[in-house]
Amino acid sequence: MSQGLKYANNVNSSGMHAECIRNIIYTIRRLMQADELYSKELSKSYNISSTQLNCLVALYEKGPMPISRIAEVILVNASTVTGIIDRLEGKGVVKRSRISEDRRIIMIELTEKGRALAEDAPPPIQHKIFEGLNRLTEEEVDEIAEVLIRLTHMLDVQDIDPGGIT
Amino acid sequence: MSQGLKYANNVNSSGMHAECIRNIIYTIRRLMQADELYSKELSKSYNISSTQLNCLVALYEKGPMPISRIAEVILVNASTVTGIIDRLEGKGVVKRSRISEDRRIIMIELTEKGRALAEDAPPPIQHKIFEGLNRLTEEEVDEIAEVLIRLTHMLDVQDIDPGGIT
DNA sequence: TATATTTATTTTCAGTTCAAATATTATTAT
DNA sequence: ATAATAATATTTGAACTGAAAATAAATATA
Repeated sequence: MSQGLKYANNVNSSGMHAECIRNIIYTIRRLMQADELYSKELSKSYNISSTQLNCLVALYEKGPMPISRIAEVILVNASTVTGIIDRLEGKGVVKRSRISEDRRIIMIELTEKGRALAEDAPPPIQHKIFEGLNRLTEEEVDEIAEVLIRLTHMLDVQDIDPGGIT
Repeated sequence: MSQGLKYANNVNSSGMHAECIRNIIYTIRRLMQADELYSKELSKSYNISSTQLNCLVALYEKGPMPISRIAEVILVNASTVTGIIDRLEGKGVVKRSRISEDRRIIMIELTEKGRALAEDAPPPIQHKIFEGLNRLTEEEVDEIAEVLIRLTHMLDVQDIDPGGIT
């Protein structure tokens, strides 16, 4: 039995709000692209990417952390963080140190230069969203949160441990 | 005057629904990660990535298109599409041809194999969202759409030409 | 016609992403 | 204590991403 592009047909022919649904999907993609574009923009004007900045901010706000913790907080794979830290270390804004008893753990901390950069850094893209949301009422924010949660449920990602939220 | 991490302080100390806002930002990141993870999963089990599948579906639904049009439809940079098409061509599911009068234009069309794959392809991640949304009432869908539009406005991406929506 | 500009695609580049395989160090079981 | 297992970080590999530069072709201008 073919799984086929039945869904493609659905997309074309199903219920009356199909177009509205397509718009939603499209908007989600635009949300993702906005993040990428902003990252490129940051790289050009500030020589730091979006993820690198997220990482920097996380370290500034929460203090020194091992790679694995950073991965949880910024929600990327640990192997990705290794590369990010390599580049931040190359810029001299972060340093690795083995201060823990457990010598498997590499603690990442900001250097002086890193702290200075953090204190004079451009806002990460989240800030734009934050500013926008901050102007809304609590009810409106709740509504948005609910909608997004519903979307993640649809993608079966609702059970991820929310790392650095607390 | 330092732009600094004022926003970081804001994040920590501002209005009462700050945590809720953080949750929203976090959820958006999860939405994006879900897409990446699904893409890797597709690659493993079907040997086709998420973007490649989007491209395939677009060609199946809309017929042959030049690179630049595909870029608009799936909302990525044209140079990205070049790579995608390279890989799809490598799999033999797509072919380039210069059928247009204007010889700058490279028309991309599905091969027989490509059409067969499209007809028996796994659903792209959008389908999960589509199925989920399709179960909701029109009012609920409208509400979600409105929320997302509001988010894109916050990111100043509201003025992108909606390529393949029509 | 020759030159300049515009348009479509590709190449190059640097970065991000995750999974899987690989150390390295710790812990647990025998 | 030794061997097996687990945890932490890194390397490797393949793909995606967009900007900028390079090509190639078409069109406008002088």
